[in-house]
Amino acid sequence: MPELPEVETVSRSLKPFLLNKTIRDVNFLWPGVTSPQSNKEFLKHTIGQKIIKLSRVGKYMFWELSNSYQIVVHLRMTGQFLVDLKMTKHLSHERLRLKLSSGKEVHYFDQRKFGRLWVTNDLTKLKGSQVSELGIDVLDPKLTEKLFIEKIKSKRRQMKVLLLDQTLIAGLGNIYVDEALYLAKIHPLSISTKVPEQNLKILFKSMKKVLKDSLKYQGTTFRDYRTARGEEGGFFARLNVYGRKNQKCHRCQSLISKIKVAQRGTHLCQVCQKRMS
DNA sequence: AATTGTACCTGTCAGC
DNA sequence: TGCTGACAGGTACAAT
Repeated sequence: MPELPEVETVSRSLKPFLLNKTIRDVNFLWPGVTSPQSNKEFLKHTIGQKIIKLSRVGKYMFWELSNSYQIVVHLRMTGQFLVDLKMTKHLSHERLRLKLSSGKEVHYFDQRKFGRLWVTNDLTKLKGSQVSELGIDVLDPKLTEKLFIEKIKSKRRQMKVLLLDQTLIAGLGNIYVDEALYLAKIHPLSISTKVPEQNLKILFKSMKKVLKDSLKYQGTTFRDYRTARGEEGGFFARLNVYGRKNQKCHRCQSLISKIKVAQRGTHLCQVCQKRMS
């Protein structure tokens, strides 16, 4: 589910409920939610602590606590937060509940149980996550065009595989990689070192554009994803390739294909997107 | 060191 | 209708 625009939307929608609130209690409805960390360790560093800052890098959320620890959250495929349970649909998959000093509760749901919440005061020692290896966030202003091109050229790999590698740049997932490559007219199987700089410059702009546009619509919902207020993201109808197999390309009217790249379903226009290998 | 395969889970949907 | 297998937005870790 959640890639950069969705995680950013969740983080923003949680902010008014979490910022400057103290964690009074944590309930584990599925103990594995902190794995491989124990529930006990999670409690030890979170109970009684105030949440003083919320941030995000790539698909990770970070909630800084007043004791210099931070809660690290990854939603993986189906994780979601809800602060208002009018949406009763997901009640059977609740995995964790935070009780706050405001009197409100924040509920964490996760159908597939891949998502995690951890607590740490040293990201490099966090077990169960390679968060300390995380690359620069796609929307970080420090990711300049020049740096992006350097990073792409540093490894000889298929373009889609490279863009999905969170240790290189962080935030793109299966949907937005396909969308960005479509906008830049680059075939996902193109080899990174063979793509001319001119095309990489266009890709750099395309990548940022699709993420920012999606963010305006609070991300893409095609199934589970919701904001913390239970709203759907509105970007689905604006996708060019993802989920549009056998529908017409918006540029050339030929039919969108679906292929496999690195075991992932991959959508593209075989006519518009040029393979460079 | 870098790349690939598999595991983690539950639910849905296409095809028979 | 019911069964089976493939697939789903992600990543960690073992195997090669």
